[in-house]
Amino acid sequence: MKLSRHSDYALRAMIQLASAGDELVSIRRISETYGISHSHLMKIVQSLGHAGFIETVRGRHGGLRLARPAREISLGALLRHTEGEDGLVDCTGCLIAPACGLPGMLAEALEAFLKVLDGYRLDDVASRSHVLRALFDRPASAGPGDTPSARCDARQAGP
Amino acid sequence: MKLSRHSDYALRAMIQLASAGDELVSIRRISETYGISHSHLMKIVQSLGHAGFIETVRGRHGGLRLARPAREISLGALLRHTEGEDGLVDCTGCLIAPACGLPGMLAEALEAFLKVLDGYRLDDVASRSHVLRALFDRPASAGPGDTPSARCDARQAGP
DNA sequence: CCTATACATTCAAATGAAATGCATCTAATA
DNA sequence: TATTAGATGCATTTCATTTGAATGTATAGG
Repeated sequence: MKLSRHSDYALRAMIQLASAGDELVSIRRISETYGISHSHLMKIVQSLGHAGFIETVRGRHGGLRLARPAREISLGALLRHTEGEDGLVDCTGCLIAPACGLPGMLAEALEAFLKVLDGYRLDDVASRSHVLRALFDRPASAGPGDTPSARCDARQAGP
Repeated sequence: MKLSRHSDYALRAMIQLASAGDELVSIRRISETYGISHSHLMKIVQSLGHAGFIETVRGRHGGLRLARPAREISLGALLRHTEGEDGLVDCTGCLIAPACGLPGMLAEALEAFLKVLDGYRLDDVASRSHVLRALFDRPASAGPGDTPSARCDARQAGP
């Protein structure tokens, strides 16, 4: 069971925005911070905008900022949006669907999952906000044309 | 957020075995019940066997049966096995990993999810066991060479 | 104005994990 | 000993996700 990269990137973007306070941060900046696709992030950001989590500012010195204070944005609300609300299984066409109690149980479990995350806010994630701020402030790569030594693309969580 | 098909099929197989009591059911039978890949199901079944959820009997009238009564097998235990226990996100190489509290929160939420499912047993799934039994007893397709009218392969849960 | 920058939107292509199919082996029974 | 059924490994296919590229729209600065 894994969160989609969509959710992953949305979370990361929101964390960076939370860390930036009310300053605008560009999509490109965020994509370079994490070494992720600019295009993909753009779509995610757009979706976050439509959902009212962030404000987007076009034009020359445009960028993104949180629509509400980090303290008022729960991880549960965020994930409910990025993961969509369709069930964990698809029973379409399954022979035993009419007599199967599984979907209800899974829905209940999912709700418990989200309930825990409803209790955490965006600003709780930055356990050490100083460190976080410092990480964001240093540019992602040392300079233009330099080798991005610390790419951020793997996908596997150690124990 | 979706369960993998691996988990999905494992669950379905276990439900059919639970419904069969102590009778042996062949992998082919199960694959035909749900219209799913025989090969894939075989690997899933094998994994369930290694984990001690089912007993496999080779040879002519071989097949599968639950290793323990359905009442003693919880959905939580089953999913812990089929979904693996690595976290919901992979932070390898992520710039902010050292200052990010997210993994812990997600782990806590996942635990809450599984806790709910620990409270449900395999025999709870068959909310109407009579219906279920009837569904399993009728052959999946009307006859050899017949068109399997109700294939079970879609993947999308309606609202 | 006009240009550069940054978000908005759409479509096509690549990627990679999951699922499937096939071939071969081992075990058990009639 | 022939047939059935699970065990295992490898090659292939499928499909969703992700990425890339092209184009449009809005804003700031000269």
